[in-house]
Amino acid sequence: MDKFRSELLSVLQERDFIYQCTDIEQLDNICATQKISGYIGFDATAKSLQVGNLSVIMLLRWFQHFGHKPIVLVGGGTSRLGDPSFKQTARPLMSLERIQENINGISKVFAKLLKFDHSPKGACLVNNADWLSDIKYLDFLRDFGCHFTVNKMLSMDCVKTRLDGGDPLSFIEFNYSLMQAYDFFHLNKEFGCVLQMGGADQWCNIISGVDLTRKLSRTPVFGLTAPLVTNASGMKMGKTAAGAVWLNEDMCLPYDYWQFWRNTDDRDVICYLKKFTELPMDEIHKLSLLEGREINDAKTVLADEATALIHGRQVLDGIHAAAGAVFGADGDDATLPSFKLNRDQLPIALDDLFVLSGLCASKGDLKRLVTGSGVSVEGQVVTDPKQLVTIDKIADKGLLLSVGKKRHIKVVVNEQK
RNA sequence: GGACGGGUGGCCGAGCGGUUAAUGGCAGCAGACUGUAAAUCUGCCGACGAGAGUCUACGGAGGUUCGAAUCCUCCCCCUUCCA
Repeated sequence: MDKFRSELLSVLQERDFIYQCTDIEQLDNICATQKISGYIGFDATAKSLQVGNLSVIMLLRWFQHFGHKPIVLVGGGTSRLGDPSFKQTARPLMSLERIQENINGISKVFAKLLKFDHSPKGACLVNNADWLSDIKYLDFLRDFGCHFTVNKMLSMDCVKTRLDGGDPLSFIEFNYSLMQAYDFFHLNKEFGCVLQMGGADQWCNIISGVDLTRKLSRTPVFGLTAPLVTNASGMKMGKTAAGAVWLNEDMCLPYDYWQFWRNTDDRDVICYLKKFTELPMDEIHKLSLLEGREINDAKTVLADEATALIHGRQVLDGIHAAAGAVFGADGDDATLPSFKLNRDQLPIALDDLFVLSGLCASKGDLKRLVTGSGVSVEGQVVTDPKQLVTIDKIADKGLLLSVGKKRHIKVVVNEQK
C-alpha cells in the first residue's frame, strides 16, 4: 500500500510508524471519512514511562492531531498480576497503592503530550482495573473463554517462542492476551473505540482483541502496530548505564534527557527525528543530507525538539549554555546537574565528594577511575583522590566534578544549613 | 506422581575437591583516536577499604573434609520424557 487517502495514515507511513495492520485499506477509508477513537495500553509497573514508550505515545499524538480521539489505557488491573516471568524469587505482587502511585506519575507525561478535555477529540485516560477487578471467573470463562481456542493461542508467535526452549510461560502470562482482548471489547462497547495500536511486540494481544470484539460487537475494528525502535547496534533504545531514560522530570533531569538525544548514533538520527519530533518532513530531509561532523547539527535539532516536547522549549537555553560550557569553549554551566554541600561538611576529601555527589558508586570505584585518568575537577585531571577540597575552592562559583567526558556535576555550597 | 538433565556474577556460559572473586563472550565504565558519532586499540569491571586486607557470592538448609561452586542428605525451582 503506497498511497493513503487519510492524512493520518499518510503521515504515519511517512514517519515509519506502521508495521502491521489488520486491514489497512479499510482503516484508511474510515480515517479519511470520519473521526474515530483508538487506544494504546501501558503497564503501570513504574512511576514514569520511559523513552522506549515514547514512540507509541507519539503515535497517539498524531492520532489526536488529525482529529481522532485517543484513549490511554493504563493497566492498573493487569499490573496487579505482577511480573509473572519466573525469576529466582517470586516477586511480590504490587500493592494497589503502589499501582495508583505509578498511574499518577504516568499521567503527568500524557498531560504534556495529549490534550485532555471533553471535546470530541479530547483524550481520556482509563484504568482497566475499573472493569477487570470485578470480573467473576465463571462468568468470564462462560462469556469470553469460548471465543478463544488453545490451539490458536499456542500457535501465536509470542507463545510459541516461549514454548520451544524459551523461558517458561506461566498461566498468568498465558491469560494476558485474554485480559487485553477483553479491554478492547470493553472500550469498544463503552467508548466506541475501533482501533488498538501498540508496539510490534503487542501484535498477538492486539489481534486477540480485534477478533473478540469483531465476534461480539459485530463492528469492524482494527489493530495497528508500530515497529519496535531499536538503535543502530540492535539494542532496545533508551537504555543507558543508569538504566532506562525516564520521561518524568524528577527521574531524569531535562539536561540529561537532552544529552541522551544529543548522543544518538549517527545512523539513528533521521529515524529518531521522524519518530520523536514533529519537525516537517522536508526539514528532516534537509537534515538527512548532512555528512560527517555536520550530523551533530541534526543531533542538536533532535535533542532540542525531543526535549521541548516534554520539558518545554524554555529549558533549552540553559541546556545549551551548560553543554557549551562543558563541551565547547564558552557557556554558563548553571544548568548542569548540581549537588548541594553544607558548609560544615568542608573541607572534604575528593573521594568522599565524588561518592556523595553520586558520580561514583564508591571510593574504590573512584580510585579505579583515577587510575585510568577518567576523573577531573574543573577540567584538571585528578591524580590524588585524597586531596582536600576547601571552601575557597568552591567559593561562589561552585566546583565542576567530571567523570569521563560526559558526566558532570556542579557542587555548590548550601548557605542555609 | 515417576525418570532424566539442569539452577554459577547484569545476561549467556565454562569450571566438577585446594594456584577460584571463579576461563570465555556480551553488556557496561574509563583512556587513546574523533565529531559529545561509529569502528578500532588499551585498561577497568562483586562490595567495602588509602593500603595490607576484610566481607559477601556459584538455587536453599544441613553434612563430610585441614579445605566445597565442585562430594553426601533433605528441600525448592526449571527443561524434556512417561503417567
